Order: sequence, then C-alpha cells, then structure tokens
Amino acid sequence: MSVMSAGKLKLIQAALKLATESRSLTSLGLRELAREAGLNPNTFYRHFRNLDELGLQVLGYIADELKTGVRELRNVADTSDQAVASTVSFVYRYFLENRAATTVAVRELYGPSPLLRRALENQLDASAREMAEDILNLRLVSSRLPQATVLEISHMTIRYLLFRAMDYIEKPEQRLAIQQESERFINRQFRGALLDQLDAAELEALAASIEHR
Amino acid sequence: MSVMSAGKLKLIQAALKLATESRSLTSLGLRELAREAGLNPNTFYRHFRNLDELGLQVLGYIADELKTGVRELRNVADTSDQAVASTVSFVYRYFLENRAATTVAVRELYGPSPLLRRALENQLDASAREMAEDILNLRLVSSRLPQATVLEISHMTIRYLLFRAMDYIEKPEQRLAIQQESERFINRQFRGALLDQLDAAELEALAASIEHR
DNA sequence: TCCGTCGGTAGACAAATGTATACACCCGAA
DNA sequence: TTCGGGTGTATACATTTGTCTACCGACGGA
Repeated sequence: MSVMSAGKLKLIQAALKLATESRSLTSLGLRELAREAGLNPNTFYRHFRNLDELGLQVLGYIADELKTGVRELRNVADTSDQAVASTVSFVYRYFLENRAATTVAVRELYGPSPLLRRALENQLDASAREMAEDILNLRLVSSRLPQATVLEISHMTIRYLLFRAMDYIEKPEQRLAIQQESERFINRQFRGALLDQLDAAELEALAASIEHR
Repeated sequence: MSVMSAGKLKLIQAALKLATESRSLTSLGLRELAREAGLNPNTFYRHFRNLDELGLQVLGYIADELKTGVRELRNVADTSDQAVASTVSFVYRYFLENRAATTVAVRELYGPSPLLRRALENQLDASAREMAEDILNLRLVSSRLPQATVLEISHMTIRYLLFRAMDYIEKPEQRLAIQQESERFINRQFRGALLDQLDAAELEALAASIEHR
C-alpha cells in the first residue's frame, strides 16, 4: 500500500471524492472514475481487476488514514485530565479532517456490499479493542467495571461517534452541541455501568463526596 | 398515498426489494425497476417524474409501515412491567418483519441524497419525541430527569436500535445477544443520567435499598 | 545494446440506460 | 354514444457503460 503509482493514487482519490459528494462507493462507474481522475478508462484495468477490488483498496487507503489518528489518540488520552472531553474533541476534529474517508466508511458500513462491510466491521472492532485497552491501562474508569463491559461500551461509543461525525461534518453550527452531547453519552454509559457494580458501602461514600461539594 | 394503482405499487415494492438485496435506493435504474416489477419501462413515467420522486414516495410508503408499529409500541409499553426489555424485543421483532423498509432507512439516513436524508431525519425526530412523551407520561423514569435529557436519550436510543437492527436482521444467531446488549445500553443511559441528578440523601437511600437485598 | 515489464493511450464493440413519440385499452362523465 | 383522461405498451434514438485488442513510451536489468 505504501508505494503506489501516480495513476492508481489518482483513481483512489477520485473514488473517494465521488463517493463523498455524489454516490455510494459501490455504485461508481469505471469511466466516471477515470474521467474524474483525468485518465483513460482502460488505465483502470492496469491497477484493478474490477470495481470490487477498487472498493477494497479504497478501504485500505482510508484505514491507513484513520489508523494514524488512533495512534495519536493514545497520546492525547495519556496526557489529558478530562480524558473524555479532549478525546471526543480530538476524534471529531480528526473525522472532520478526513471527511471523505469518514463519509465512505459510514455509507458502506451497512451498504450493499458484504465484502466491504466485513472489512469495515473488522476495522471498527479493532479500534474498539484498542480503545478498551487504553481505558483499562490508563485506569480511566473504576476497576470495578468488568473488562467485557468496557469493551462493549467502547464498541457502542465508536459507532456512535462515527455516525454522529456525519452531522458534525455537515452542520458546523451544531458542532459544539454535538460534542457536548457525545460527552454526555459516554459519561452516562460508564456511570450507568458503574452504578450496576457498586455495593452499598461504595454508594454511601459517593453520597458523602457529593455532600462535601 | 392510500389509493394507488397496481402498477405504481408494483414499482414501489420493486424498489424496496432491489434496494434491500442489491443496491442503494439512490442508485436504482429506471429500467431495472420496471423489469423487476414486470412492467414496461415507460410506465414509470406515468407515476413519477424522475427517480428522486420515486425515492420520496418509497420513503412515504415505509413511513406508513413504520408508523403503525410505533402506535402498537405504546400499548406494549403501557401494559408491561419490564418496559425496557419488552419494548426492545418488540422493536426488533418489528424491524425484522419490515426488513426491507428498515434496510432502506438505514442506508439512506446518511446516504447521498439530501432530500431523502431530511425526510428520514424528520421521521426519526418525530419518533424520538413520541418515545419521550410516552416515557414521561407513563412515569417510566424518575421525575428528577429533565425532559430534555429524556428526549436526548430517546434520540440516541432510536438511532442505536435502528442501526443495530441491521445486525439483528442479518445475524440470527446473535439476536438474543443484541437484544440484551440493547437493554444494557438503554438502562445505562438512564441510570447514568439519573446519577448526575441525585443528591447525597437520595444516594444514601439507594445504598440502603441495596443493603437490604 | 536489447528486451521485457509497467503504466498509459486509442479505437472499437455489444449491451444497457434515460427519454421521446406514438399507439391501444379501459372506464366514467357528458 | 361519444369523449377524455388514466394506465400500460411498442418502437426508436442518442448516450453511456464495461470490456477487448492493439499500440506506445519509459526504464531497469541482462
């Protein structure tokens, strides 16, 4: 994936552009693609067997883009006090910078091509596992929460943020609201889960801490 | 919408079928549609000006289907003790019975046509408002929760259930797990929100109730 | 120097698509 | 009975699509 001829790159970027602004990735035409890339239609065949293969390569391309973001995410969460707020802010800014990749991912996650869907699901699962690991390693939540619960909430959160990113991208005036709403989403999930785990003594301690506020 | 000639109905149902099993609604071809419906291509023009108009009418069609379900939903929640569990179960069974409409809704909610997206968003907003009303009227949650919070959680829940319905439909062996996971999702949201509202005294009461378990 | 592979182009083909015009049938109103 | 609108069909046409075969320049290794 790292070394790629100019034409192939042009085709992939053309696919991203068209998939974002007009159609779904699965319904792109070969000639339409070549036209957008400024290439001869037949050049397509030099790089891809068919349109499905192009779709997969596009997914690989955006996966690369998104992976670099997840790595940076770890650093952010590491150094931040308010991990949730800064993580949410970072994630959305990141989706915004990669709006084409984000849009394609959202559209194809439940789109018509089983191949692309599987690939995307695996990608999201991997991200959820990484997120859960980070949360556990950095002790961001009470150790009372079972690992499975943290993983489940990570799953939900990632999907939630991904879909909500579409609104974040397209409705600039709502960005702040979406960000805060997302923070509430995450906090409620973890607090609700924690509530299920606490015993009476811990609840009393919690009550005391509130009293001293 | 109620009275409709046979050919028009055939075309709409053909669109639903094709959109479910192969393509996105926005990428359907006029001839492909007529072929599936067993009609002459030109018959299309007797009922629709263009393909966008067909899309809108399909949305209206599935909105009708889904609305009847929401009404029944109220009755279920009314008579049930474990409102969350039975509601979730009902909603998923309902989506399963209307899998074509559900699939189309999921695909087009963030799809390429702004027209269809707006229409679907309005539909979901209306459902969320109805859900929030029901929750408040039936006193299903503590009155300490602000109305805005209930509405926000309703929004999130509806979107969550809608998207998760795709997996529910397509992965029969995971249905029970998805159902239980969805219940946890909803319960955590409400409990987490409640935790934010409680004062110290109420927390102690909660602790006492746990102790007596 | 030669030669093979890689990336790109040119031209051609059958097939499919959206759309226009014109024709045929049914059925209710005048 | 006649007439007109609603519904469906037949034919036709330009355009677009995917794909095939053939040609071309560049360039790296023998």
